[in-house]
Order: sequence, then C-alpha cells, then structure tokens
Amino acid sequence: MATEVELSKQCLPISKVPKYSSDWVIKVFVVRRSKVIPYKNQRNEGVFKTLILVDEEGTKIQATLFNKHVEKRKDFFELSRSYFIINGRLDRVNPNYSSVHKEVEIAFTDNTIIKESKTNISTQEFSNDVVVILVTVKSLIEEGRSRRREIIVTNERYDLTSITLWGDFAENDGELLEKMKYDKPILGFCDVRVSIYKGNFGISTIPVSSVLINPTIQKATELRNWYL
DNA sequence: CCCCCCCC
Repeated sequence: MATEVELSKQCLPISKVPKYSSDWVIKVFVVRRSKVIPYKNQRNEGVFKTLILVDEEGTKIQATLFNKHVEKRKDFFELSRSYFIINGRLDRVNPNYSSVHKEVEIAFTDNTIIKESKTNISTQEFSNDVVVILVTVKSLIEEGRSRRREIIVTNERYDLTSITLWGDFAENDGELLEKMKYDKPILGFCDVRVSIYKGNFGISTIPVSSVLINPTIQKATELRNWYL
C-alpha cells in the first residue's frame, strides 16, 4: 500500500481526471452520506448508499455504493473526514437521477481502494455555498411520507432567512441542529434551491444538497467573528 | 445497479 505522501503526489483534482477512466487517485472530503436504502424493481433488487464528496478545488461529486460495496466499505466515508479513492470508475451520470455533478459520478469496483487520509483537504470554499448562523429550529412536520423542518438563519447583515430541510435533512441534520441551537453553529449549505413564497425569499434543500456544521472555511470564520 | 426533488 502506498504511503500518504506517495498518494498525495499522485492525486488529481476531479476536474482533471480523464472521463470514464479507472486508473487515478483523488482525495475528497465527505459532506454527505445517506443511510442505506433498499430498492427493488423489475430488474434488480438490493441496497445502495450515496455520498457527496468534495475535492480541494471545491468540485463536488456524487458516489453511489451498491450492494456488496455498502458492506465492504462500511468503515469508510465518515462525515467531515478525508479519503483517498484509488482506481474508482468515473461513470456518466444517469439523467434519470439527480446528481451534484453535471457529467460524472464515482462508481466503486472490486479494484477500488479507499484509504483514510490523516490530513483533511484544505478547501476554503465549496461551490454554490451559503454560509449562515443558526437562529431557530422549528419542529419536525410529518405528512404521509414527507418530512420537513424549518430553520431560521441569519448572515452578517441580519437578513433572517427561512431554510426548509426535507427528508433526512429534516430528520437527521434537523435533530442534530435542535440539540446544538443554543451554541449558534455556523452552517454551510451547498446546492440548495431558492424559493419565493408569498413574496418572501426562502431556501429549501434538494436531494443533492449538503449541510456542513461549523465548517472550517474562511467565510465561516468571518461570520463567527462578526457574531462574537 | 437508484429512494426522495416537496409545503405552508
């Protein structure tokens, strides 16, 4: 197994990895990890899990673990940790499903090697991010299978803004934020949707969104300093 | 190889 230093030298940014190739090393930071989701249709049955990863340039990419890879890779991809991915495969995104990257996503093969890195990537900025301070967390609303939870946030101009968390953002992240709300955490939202309801500007999560809690990025530090 | 993309 190559060392951390050797792997770092071989690393390519996602933007430079040749498309549809499977001989490369990237280093990514985990911004989102779904739970294990079972599926069943006419052709296939199994489980999958999706990840959203970001590299040092701020390029985000989705990765899907299918079936045996869910179990095989279960000790990897903790939130807010960095990993080397060696010899994964870059596949074209399936237009039927949402993906955070327009063209490609990562698939895992039997030849793919994952190695945790001891140093986090030094990303200062994620593409499409909104950095705010948490003000209030409202309660979870369940309607049928739908789950949503509204939170109120602010920026340094005191623009109070409503963000609606959907699905597992409402359940998992929402519950975590409920517990942390008095600490006034800084939140980084990536790839969210802007909406106008009754003349009010608001934000909603979508399935490709990610939420970073107290991210170690410049904008978060500036906002924290403003608040203190 | 794939579930969700929504609401007052």
